[in-house]
Amino acid sequence: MKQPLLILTGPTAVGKTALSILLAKAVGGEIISADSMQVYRGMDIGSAKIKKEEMQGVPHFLIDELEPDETFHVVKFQSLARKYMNEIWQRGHIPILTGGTGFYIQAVLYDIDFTQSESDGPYRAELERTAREQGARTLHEQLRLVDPVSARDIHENNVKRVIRALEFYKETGTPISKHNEQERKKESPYQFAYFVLNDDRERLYGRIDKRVDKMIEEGLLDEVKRLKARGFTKEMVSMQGLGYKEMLAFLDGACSFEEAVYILKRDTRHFAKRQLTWFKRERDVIWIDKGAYQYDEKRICSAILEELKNRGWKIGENHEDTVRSNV
RNA sequence: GGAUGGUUUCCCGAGUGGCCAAAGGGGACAGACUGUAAAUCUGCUGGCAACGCCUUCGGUGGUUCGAAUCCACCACCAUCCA
Repeated sequence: MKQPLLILTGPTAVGKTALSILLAKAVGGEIISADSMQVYRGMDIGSAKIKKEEMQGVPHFLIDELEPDETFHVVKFQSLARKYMNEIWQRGHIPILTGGTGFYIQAVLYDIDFTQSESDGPYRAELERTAREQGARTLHEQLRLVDPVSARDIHENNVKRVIRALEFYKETGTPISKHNEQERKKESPYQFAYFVLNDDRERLYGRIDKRVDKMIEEGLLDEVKRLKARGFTKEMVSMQGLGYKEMLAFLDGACSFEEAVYILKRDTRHFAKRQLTWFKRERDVIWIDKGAYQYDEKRICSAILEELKNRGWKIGENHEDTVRSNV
């Protein structure tokens, strides 16, 4: 029997966090954060991390697990998430994957296989140099020779993905396009329900602007100053997060504070749009329009529970029962 | 009251007689994504019955085969002189 897995996601600033707590309490869930920035310790304000008291006793995982100079990526996320899910099931609870990183969610939900290749530092460096010195097209030509399908699908300017495709081929001897094609066909090994919380674009953008203002008030700049003082630089994955790279640019004198804030708001809006694009093409997604529930968290939560019941999930008063019947 | 500079497509901004529905940037919108994903990258942006036609470059009128580009007047903005 498939293990249950709840997913609650949506674009940044829609209000996932508050809802996730309600939902966790309603179904006896524990939360695994699917967020590429909230894993980092010391990055609280900019990543809009949930506060201890907001958790209301609901266990959270993959929050504050790494130092900002550690690299984090899907593969790490996937293996850690898997580990935590197993533990949660063993406790007789339901894991709730919450967060805005669609790629991470996909990796766990469809159990995408990443194990075939190791990242090859020297080879990457060589490819990066080729791109830099001879141009993106030259690199893309190299890909065309070994993996014409990927060459067709990946734009030559997208150097990162061209490099990954070349690296994959070198490591495994098979084109990444072939691997991807197989992975795409996978069915999820879980009994899952994938909810995407959404709102009118205009409202969402308004919330983003407001949230950035609030982050500034709460001391985002100081937070970034502290991180900078500890030696964390813009080259690190963590410091490429929204809020961090902009404040760092200001601190390095690359732009004025006003410009930094403007760019942060704009790029956060762009990010939200990209998230939405991602969720739109994910299969088996259940969209929840906040407006349809008068922006009332409790109503949204009830609607989610209702939907779960319709799908045959047994959500009872007794959480232990709930899980047992699902398992 | 006078002098000069300006008014361009959602915004900024280039364009000084035909190759201009108008460079470039921004925003908006749409999309891709399978080991950096809060990353990286792409497309699109006057209208339409669309290899063509129509409307557009402050307004009106004029010069010209032809005007965003030249002329006249008007309106507004900016700076300077009264």
